[in-house]
Amino acid sequence: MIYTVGEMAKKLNVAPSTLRYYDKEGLLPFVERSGGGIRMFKDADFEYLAVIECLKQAGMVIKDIKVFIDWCIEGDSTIEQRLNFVDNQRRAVIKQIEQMQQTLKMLEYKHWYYETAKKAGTCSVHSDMNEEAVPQEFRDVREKVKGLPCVK
Amino acid sequence: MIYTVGEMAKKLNVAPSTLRYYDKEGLLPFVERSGGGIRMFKDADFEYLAVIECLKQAGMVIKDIKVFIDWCIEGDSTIEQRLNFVDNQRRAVIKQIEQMQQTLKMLEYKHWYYETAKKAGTCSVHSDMNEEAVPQEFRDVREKVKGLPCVK
DNA sequence: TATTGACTTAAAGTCAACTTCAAGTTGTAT
DNA sequence: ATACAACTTGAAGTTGACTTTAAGTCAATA
Repeated sequence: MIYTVGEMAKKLNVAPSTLRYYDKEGLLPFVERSGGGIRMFKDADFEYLAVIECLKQAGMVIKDIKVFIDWCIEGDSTIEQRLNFVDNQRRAVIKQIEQMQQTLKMLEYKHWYYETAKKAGTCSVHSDMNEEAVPQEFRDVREKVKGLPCVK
Repeated sequence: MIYTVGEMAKKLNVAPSTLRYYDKEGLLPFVERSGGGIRMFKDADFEYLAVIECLKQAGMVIKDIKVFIDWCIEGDSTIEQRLNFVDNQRRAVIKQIEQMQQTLKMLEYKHWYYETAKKAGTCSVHSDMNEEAVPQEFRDVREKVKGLPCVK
């Protein structure tokens, strides 16, 4: 099965211009062209672009992705670099997940905070709430944001 | 304890210009000034900025953070909006964590891929590797990237 | 074969989030 | 009192990741 840039873009739920941009930046050296110069995406390219999407969403910038692809093209002489690269990326993602989980904890606290405030009709229920009324899992977060100006 | 913009920036490990930018964008309405106009950050502002950092790293844009802060200032009449906002944000973060875990899985596969290739001195060990030699946890990822042009 | 919608490129435009610059002010240390 | 590092502002510049525009080409259909 062969797809034009528009068809592949629809499959990936991105704008066609995004794929053209990736191509221009050297991220798609494997995409072949028709005699008239039209890009012909294959099914494997869908998975390939999904991997790129994955790396991007992990916080990798396009230039770094290009570096990695260039190493892949260069062949076995760059295995060490690629191992290194993947390792750094892996560590960065682990760190990011940890941070995200911190953020989630805070948002869950805030969720409880505003649910409670909503029931009471005012945020001031929280200022004279005794420790026991605060669910166990929120006590440490609450302690941290206690002194904040307003955005608890 | 009181800090200047430079001192607080150092504590937060950001550039002073970043804090001035946040201030200009309305993210720091609680930071007071000296008679001469110099920002005076307090200890509570450190926690406050840490929360902002958290929201930012969760993918929230500065304008949205400002909207939230403005709601906080407005008071109890905006509790419902804030609950809604926090809830959406929470859902988005959960989704992001799930995606990150997918990415991590892929990077762990690649880590194994290049470790193995390094030992063998070539990536071609993978093309004629039988299923049993692939660790259980990598088999599904491997299947997905099997047909990829080069960047497996 | 003519039309038409989707493709092509290069170049310019946009947006968020900063950063840098220029010109001037503050406040501490000698 | 004077120097000097760090502060202030507004405005312009930068970077990354696209998006839009303009001018033209391709290829499937009537």
